[in-house]
Amino acid sequence: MDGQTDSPALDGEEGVARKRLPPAERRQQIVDEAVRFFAEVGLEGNTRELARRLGVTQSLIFNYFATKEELIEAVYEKVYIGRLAPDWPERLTDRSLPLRERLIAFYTEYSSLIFEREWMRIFMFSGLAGVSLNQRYLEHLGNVILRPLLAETEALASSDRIPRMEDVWNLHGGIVYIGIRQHIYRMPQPAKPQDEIARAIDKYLMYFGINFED
Amino acid sequence: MDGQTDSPALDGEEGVARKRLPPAERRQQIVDEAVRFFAEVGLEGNTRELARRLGVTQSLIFNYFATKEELIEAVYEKVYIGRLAPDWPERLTDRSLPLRERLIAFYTEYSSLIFEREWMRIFMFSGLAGVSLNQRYLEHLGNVILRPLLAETEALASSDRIPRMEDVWNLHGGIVYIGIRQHIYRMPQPAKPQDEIARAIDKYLMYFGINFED
DNA sequence: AATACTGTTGAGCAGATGATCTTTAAATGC
DNA sequence: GCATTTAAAGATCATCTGCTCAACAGTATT
Repeated sequence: MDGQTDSPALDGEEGVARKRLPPAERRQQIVDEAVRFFAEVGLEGNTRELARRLGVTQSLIFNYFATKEELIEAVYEKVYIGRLAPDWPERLTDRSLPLRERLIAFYTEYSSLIFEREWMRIFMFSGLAGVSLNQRYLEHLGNVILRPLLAETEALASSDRIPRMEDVWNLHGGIVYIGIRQHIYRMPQPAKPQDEIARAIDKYLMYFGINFED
Repeated sequence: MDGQTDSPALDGEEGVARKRLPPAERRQQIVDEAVRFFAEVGLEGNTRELARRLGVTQSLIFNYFATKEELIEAVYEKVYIGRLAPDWPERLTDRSLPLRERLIAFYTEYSSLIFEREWMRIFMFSGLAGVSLNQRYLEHLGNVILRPLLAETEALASSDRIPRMEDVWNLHGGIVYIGIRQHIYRMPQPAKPQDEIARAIDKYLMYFGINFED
């Protein structure tokens, strides 16, 4: 290879600053691009291509992250953090509102956070890789959101069917699958995802004989 | 590196035949192991490790497949083929049986085919990689299974809710998500997946006011 | 304007990886 | 028993990839 150097791709794609950013800013810039990049190509994406997209040299990345693994950790942190708002458990159990309303509010908000290509794909990549953060997230979700939700369902159920955790997971899975189809399998998005969420919720409530006004 | 050679790992793991298999047999052996291997580590798994698991040299793989890409194609073929039995469309539309029975029969059979670690993971890996086979599979599933299923639902629906394709995808997604949780996220498997499938189906039918005996 | 500081580059190493090619040896036919 | 065929091994190449380090150059301070 003739003098192939990792020069910073004097691009033209980004007319922005070229050199000498404050470390904190540069670091964040790298993480931001890494999220996009790894979400697109997977966590094995190479650092040279990432550097090219940033318009910097590959070695610069290693000034901010000792290893690629450390960069990936930073990506996880950025992507996983704040995905589960801490006030949902109490809002989901606020019985002054009908359960349907609470559910719709939660899943409207939650889906706007997770039906996002970068999150969906990095979550799936890390899941396949067996990253423990992924499992911990799901356990947390189960304990903090779905379990209380089961309790709410039990409190209102009027049919003779006893709600189980698996029923809540089924509700959840059916909704999440909308995002999976769209962002992992790249199928067309439903016209009004909100409507589909509402229908999934109604289906769930109806199964346990819960009146929509409760 | 000192004489590091890709010797066939005189293992002891498999007491089986060591050398000179008929080409067809060897080829199949390689594909079989490649399915397991790639399902575990992803499609970027390297050929040396694969060869090590097979107890052969790495170069042997390239006697049977010109490129790694060609091997992956063979893996796809093996995994995707026969995953959708051709007689399901007619069995799903056989109105001499109650719809619930048909749905349960279908999803019992279908889930036994797809709730399998290798299939689930390779399907997800190829989906993330944007392999067209994946999208074609889902389109096919939509056209050949889910669309007829929508027609059956419409024919029996007694509530004022009009069934849509999205409702069928929601049913489907909720069921498939059981396998995703288990094989992609490695969460514990539900005690009786069959029961969960039946409940998901009942929830679906009930939403459209379909009597379970119809 | 000279100096010190430090963000960034450029060159390159070591090991990994897909792929090639020559050599070895097991099976088959005579 | 010998020759032929060909599956498999062994060696090696070219390239890729994470990572290191010395040299360079923008910026701020005096």
